Amino acid sequence: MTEDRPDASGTREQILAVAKDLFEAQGYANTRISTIVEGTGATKGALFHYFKSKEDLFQTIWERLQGEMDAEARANAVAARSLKDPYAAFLAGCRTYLQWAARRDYQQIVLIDGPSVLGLAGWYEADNDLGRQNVSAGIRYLARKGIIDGRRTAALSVLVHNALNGAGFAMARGEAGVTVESVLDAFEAVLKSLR
Amino acid sequence: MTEDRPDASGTREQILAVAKDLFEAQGYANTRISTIVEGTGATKGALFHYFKSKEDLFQTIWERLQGEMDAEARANAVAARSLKDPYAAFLAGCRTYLQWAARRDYQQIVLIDGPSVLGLAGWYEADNDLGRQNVSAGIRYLARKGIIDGRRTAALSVLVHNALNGAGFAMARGEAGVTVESVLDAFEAVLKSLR
DNA sequence: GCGTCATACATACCGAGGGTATGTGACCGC
DNA sequence: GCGGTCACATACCCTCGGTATGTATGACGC
Repeated sequence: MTEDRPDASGTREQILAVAKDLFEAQGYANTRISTIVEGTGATKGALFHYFKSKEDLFQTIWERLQGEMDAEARANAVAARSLKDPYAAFLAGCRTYLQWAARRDYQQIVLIDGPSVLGLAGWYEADNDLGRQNVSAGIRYLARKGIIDGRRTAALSVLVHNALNGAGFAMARGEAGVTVESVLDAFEAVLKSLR
Repeated sequence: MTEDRPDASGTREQILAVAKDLFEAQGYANTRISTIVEGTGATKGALFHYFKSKEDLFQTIWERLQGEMDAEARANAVAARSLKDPYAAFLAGCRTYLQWAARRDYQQIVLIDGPSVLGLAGWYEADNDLGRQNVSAGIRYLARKGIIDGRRTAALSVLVHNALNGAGFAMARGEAGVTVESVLDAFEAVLKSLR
């Protein structure tokens, strides 16, 4: 997350775009560097000029995706905070996150290959200040409003965050009975009952 | 899941044992086949005699781990079913699963590398994802008892299963405020409120 | 008791693919 | 107009998963 998104037409940006498509479609391990550079017209030299390894390239894409999701979730959460009902604000944030978790690119890159490539520590470290923090902030917000027990925020944040992640997977697979609406419905029922 | 656990001292079993340790400690991608065979005293020929690829070896270990967890979860679920309180029975199953989700080997092999190596399809192959099946069975059990809304079982199963997975990770990291007890406490509070 | 065949490995080798070392043209400050 | 840096290109290396092949051992029919 150093300097991002320079001129979107440069070689570096092309590499990132092609690599992201391939990582999403075939997964990290099945994507060859030669295939990436073929898709850009450049050569391996260019790729290794901008990224010190395949892993570094992956991480850059990973961070960018997380950043985009984070920005959208934050924006929606702030917008919804003006609503009177605290639930509505929190649910708005969760809906945003859920929609991201249902995206193919987010699933394959962030949720599937992320932990494996970056390692448990790295994944958590980076994920901690993004998706997780959004959920955590929402939970603590509900606690401040006196809606849920303040002593349970840590555990609840973890439970809720991962529940949403997993729901994204299930939705994308078209698993029977699992849609954005049904998940949000169940999710809302659970939250509301916490009162 | 064809024939498992023959004589536990044979070459094949040795390979499985050493490979499991390495996969757990370093992850699938960072584990070299040469390192595995070095640890057994055998050669690559032996390994490829028993397993048709590194991926096949991994999958065998993956299935075995899942099988062990499943056996324990089933045993505990059956035992707890004699309890009068349906919640207690379900929570007993969840506790079992939570403890597995907090184990290093289960995390690295099943939860982290599993999706990446086996692919999204393989991972969610219904009869493979035993963790999911166990949670789902518990949820449907509660629905039959009229405790939760029967129309929400699918979505709830997904939410609960992944909530527990994530909690396992958080616990393993020693994250503040996240322990078996705190998680089960929060979890119980949520479940109870669903009545 | 001998040929046949399968099992259980060992050894040698191959090729793909990630990474590196090095070259080179363009531009830029001075 | 020259040294230096940037943005790549080319050629090469080396690890590592996988394969092809050899071989010792025991079972089994006859």
